[in-house]
Amino acid sequence: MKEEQTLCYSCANENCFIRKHLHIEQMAAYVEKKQNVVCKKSDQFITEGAPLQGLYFICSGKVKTVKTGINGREQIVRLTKSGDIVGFRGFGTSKKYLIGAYALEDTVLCNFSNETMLEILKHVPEFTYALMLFYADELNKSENNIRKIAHMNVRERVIDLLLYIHRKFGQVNGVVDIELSRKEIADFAGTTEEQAIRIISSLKKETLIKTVGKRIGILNVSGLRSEIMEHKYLTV
DNA sequence: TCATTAACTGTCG
DNA sequence: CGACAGTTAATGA
Repeated sequence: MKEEQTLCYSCANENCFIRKHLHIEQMAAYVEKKQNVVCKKSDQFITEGAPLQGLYFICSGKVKTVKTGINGREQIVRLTKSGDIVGFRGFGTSKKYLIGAYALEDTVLCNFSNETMLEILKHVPEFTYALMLFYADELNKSENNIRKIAHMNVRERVIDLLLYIHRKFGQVNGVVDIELSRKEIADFAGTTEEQAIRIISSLKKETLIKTVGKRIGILNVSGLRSEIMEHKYLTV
């Protein structure tokens, strides 16, 4: 994990929250203050229990954020890709931010300190408003997640995850464009690695999905979706 | 070649 | 459904 500086104005990431507001003159001064963090695969750049140093915007790559339970089991809270924001829950408070974040592949992050963020929020209302909409949307998703965990069984949660990564990361050459270990799938679905493996292999037998190494390809989206239809809400 | 890791299977409580 | 034991295949020092 090292730090260097790249310029927002030459950035290729069209989805970036910062980049969308670059046309506003006031942004220029703040954009110069960001720090770039370059992570290799499986590097941890946010430690559970450590105070947060501002907001991270994913420039390129993919990231998982996790919470560790008492028995040492991890719960994956979110999966994020370029253009997404990491660390927004702990922003603005002096409290410890009890979440960890790991790079799932080589990724580049843009880190804005708490001070810089505060300045932007105070002086660039367009940005502040957009961020507020983002928070509202995230809150909505997280409420859906609560219902999901409460009402879905393990098989349904794994299916839900598969549909989610299929929609969010897309499929390349017939497999979903994100590399998750079976353990990580289990951590997201709130189960153990063995259970996740079993469900994956039975879905494979039913030709709803296929596997290529650790990669997973979705063969029958509507077939999978019909299994969790009664829960209406899908992971967004 | 040996050691390590991850995917997978069987079985029990 | 979770926990544990054990097998297999791939990878790499």
